[in-house]
Amino acid sequence: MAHSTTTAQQIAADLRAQINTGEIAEGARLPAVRGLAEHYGVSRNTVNKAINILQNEGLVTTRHGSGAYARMAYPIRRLGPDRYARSRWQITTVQAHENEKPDSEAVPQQGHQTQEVNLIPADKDVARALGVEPGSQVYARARVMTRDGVATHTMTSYYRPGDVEGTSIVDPRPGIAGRSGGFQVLTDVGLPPHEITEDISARMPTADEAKALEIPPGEPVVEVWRTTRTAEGRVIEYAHGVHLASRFVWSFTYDIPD
Amino acid sequence: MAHSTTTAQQIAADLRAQINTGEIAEGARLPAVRGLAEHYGVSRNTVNKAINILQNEGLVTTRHGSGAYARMAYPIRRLGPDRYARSRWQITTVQAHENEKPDSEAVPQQGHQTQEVNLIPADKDVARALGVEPGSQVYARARVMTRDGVATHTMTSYYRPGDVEGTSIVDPRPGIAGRSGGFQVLTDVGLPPHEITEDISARMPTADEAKALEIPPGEPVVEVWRTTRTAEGRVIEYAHGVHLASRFVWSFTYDIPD
DNA sequence: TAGTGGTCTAGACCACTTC
DNA sequence: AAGTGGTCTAGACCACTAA
Repeated sequence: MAHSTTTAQQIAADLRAQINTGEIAEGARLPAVRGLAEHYGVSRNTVNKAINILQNEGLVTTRHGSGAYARMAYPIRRLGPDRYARSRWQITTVQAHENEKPDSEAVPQQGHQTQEVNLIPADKDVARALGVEPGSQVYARARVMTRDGVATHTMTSYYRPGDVEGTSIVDPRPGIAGRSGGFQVLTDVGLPPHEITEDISARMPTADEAKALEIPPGEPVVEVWRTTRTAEGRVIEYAHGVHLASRFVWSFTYDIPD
Repeated sequence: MAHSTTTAQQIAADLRAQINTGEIAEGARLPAVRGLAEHYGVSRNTVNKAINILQNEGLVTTRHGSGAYARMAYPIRRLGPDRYARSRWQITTVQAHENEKPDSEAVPQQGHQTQEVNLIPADKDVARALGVEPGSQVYARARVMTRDGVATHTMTSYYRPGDVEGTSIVDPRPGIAGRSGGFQVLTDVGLPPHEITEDISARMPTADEAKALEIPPGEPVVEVWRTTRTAEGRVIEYAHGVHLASRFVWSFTYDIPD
């Protein structure tokens, strides 16, 4: 039979319960490792392991030299199709439309921390999506989005060189070509975006991603692959995003097909 | 400055690289802990920690008494709106439509492992979605879906009692009211589903979920909240799903709104 | 400076798998 | 029976934080 739970798991379960019931409040510090070790009559190692378990469950974060803390819930941004709405990126005489969309009930988007544009050889996925030869040159516009000073997601857009050459998309200055700013530029060159396909999945971050985005242990990422097409079905942008899972929810509404 | 990576992290990085380059093939066994400890000149504890890191990254699973193995990639099921298509659940004279949808390029769906129907008090979320008083009784139809004998996701549907009383939805026998079978039943009682909203997010599983679905360490879950409405906008079903992240990708295609 | 988490060791014992 | 991972200990030392 399955052997009973270990001591570390019991301690983890104990602390987990205290967090879930609010006995240990969100953001509050857990008892010190040495104290817990004495309290449970175990070695420090065992308590460390218990806290490690909770860390990998995303319930706890630790601050070296300071303590272990029940993880705070972050404000969640709801991502729906409306975030791509024309009224959000199309340049009109009126510059209005601030916060009347259910899309962004929360804080408005911050500026991009980084924006980097490179001409790179297309890998297999990108080539297939854009309809070019694998290995041929494509533009890659990589951004890291931040909120309140912490990175929340990356987004890398790929374009066929002929589509965007000479436009501000290729201009690495973090200005006009903002989140959906690329759509305005594509419209300007006669390739107005019309349809979007988003493929969404989740996984644990790679070691590189965890480092680059400073992802805490126990935090998954959501991977988004976005294909943007004109009304004629021509793919004009292929984009790849990596989002901190705890900060977003995606919402889609559609009619049941026949 | 940030202190350099620890020995355990270095060993983890080493093994990670071997897995990513294919030097350790998918499904292959890693060297034994005792061997690695000797090879790196460290204690077994340190190697254990390294493997624990990889486990929490989802790269490795361990089998007690057997070894640690590079995790296999599972076949991924692509979930698009087509899985709710009328042709899939509407009872017609012809019983055809097998595998001609791009939706299910993979293996056809297995039967439900469990199907349980209960009358329970609605919690706040369910009550709000169904438009009933919190605490009032609603039907909850809970299912656990399996594939090749392993659980891949749970799905719990909530209904207003008046909508489904006396129908086969309330009949706990795992038969007609299959995945989308509930839609047929709702249609029969004059509440044909027309529009769906899906809210999607990811997180680490709770301890309970990990136990119930036998989720390996390092595997996130994707949480889906589905609201189904009639053409008139009446909510006829509210459903909550918990999916193993590594087995699914969600796909949505829509026109850019104005 | 005192208190905290992080890491590592050497050894022990246990539980499971494989043959 | 031999080999494997899982857990735990007691103690040491290090690195960071906070007062």
